[in-house]
Amino acid sequence: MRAAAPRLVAHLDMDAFYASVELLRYPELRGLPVVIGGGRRHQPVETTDPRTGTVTRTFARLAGYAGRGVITTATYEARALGVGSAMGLMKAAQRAPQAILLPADFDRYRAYSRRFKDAVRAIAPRIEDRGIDEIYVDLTGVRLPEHDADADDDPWWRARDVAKALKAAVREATGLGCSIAVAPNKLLAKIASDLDKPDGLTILREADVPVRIWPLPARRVNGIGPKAAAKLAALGFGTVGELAHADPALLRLHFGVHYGAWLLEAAQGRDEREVVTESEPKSVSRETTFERDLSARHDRARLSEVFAWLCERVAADLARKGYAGRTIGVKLRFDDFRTVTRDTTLEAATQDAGEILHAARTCLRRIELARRIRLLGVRVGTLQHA
DNA sequence: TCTGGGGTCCTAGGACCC
DNA sequence: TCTGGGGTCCTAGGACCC
Repeated sequence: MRAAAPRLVAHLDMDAFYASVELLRYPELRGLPVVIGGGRRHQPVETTDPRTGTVTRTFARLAGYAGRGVITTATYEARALGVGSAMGLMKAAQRAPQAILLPADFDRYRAYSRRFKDAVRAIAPRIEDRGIDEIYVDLTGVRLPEHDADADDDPWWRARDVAKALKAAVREATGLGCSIAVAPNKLLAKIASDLDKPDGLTILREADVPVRIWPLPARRVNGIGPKAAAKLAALGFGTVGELAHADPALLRLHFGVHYGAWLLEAAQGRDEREVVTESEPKSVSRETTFERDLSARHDRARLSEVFAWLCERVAADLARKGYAGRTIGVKLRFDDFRTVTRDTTLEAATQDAGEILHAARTCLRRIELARRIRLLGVRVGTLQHA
């Protein structure tokens, strides 16, 4: 009798996804520091020599960028200059003025996203979407054609072969590289896929946790964000290993029963969550940050215009996806970065822009507009199929 | 020169109902 | 006169993730 097959979960993360997609169409940028972010304005400019027909592209540089954009993705060459995801472009321009700046082209990234996911699905059909550039893959029981169905070989070795095949299939389908880790669960696979980037392949067994996971900063655990990490640090828990040996009562005291218990489990590398192959959206929203903060009094016309436009876009998104929702909400961020939300629940679900606008207006009226407004957003939740 | 846009999940209090 | 629990829905805010 053979032993029960261990659960094998892979996490696949595309390397510098948006930037890598851009390098496919602008190969002349390979090897250069490139960042993706900001608005539509800094589109590359193409000029064609009328005599030779040669096309030359001129790219925007980070230097001189003025605005509120942030970096969504940076190439590894740009990261080496000290800039990276979520950094304001103004700050990035100080650090890496020579870096090339490209606007994001989400339609294009979504197309590549579909391609790499389809390529993975063809080999291992049980995948969980984790956004545009990463997925979990359940590799339990997955075999390649060359794997003998009867052979009692090591499932971990089979998983390594499958992971290699996935990487090859993704490259074949997209021309892009990715990093994959295989582990006993999602939590460990997620941490491990980051250990060997880019183009990585990591196999992490339970026995490897003390050596490979415990030395890492606690922040590397998916679910420990900046707030929790700072609190943990203040309690003397800097690494995952230190957290793994913490007193459960102390964690409960500072983080609550649920999160406290989870922190300990996570640090010990335990995670029973299944790979979820199907899910329904819970909400659809649109929001925008203004180039300059707007005054409720002086910029009333502009605000109304944007407000109606956001409602129309949300309605269009709902229609395209085939949903209607009952809960209509608004979100405001003021110049001091304070964020407030208001929502209201309708009798019946809607996907109509006019109805959404009407409900959103009633929400907006419940907010005191004493400060200038930085961001305005509209959301529809409690979705059902239209 | 601060800090995007699209999401999910959790908590907590109050209303309301049984 | 005083006093139950449990369950669900709604709303607001916040942490976190990609």
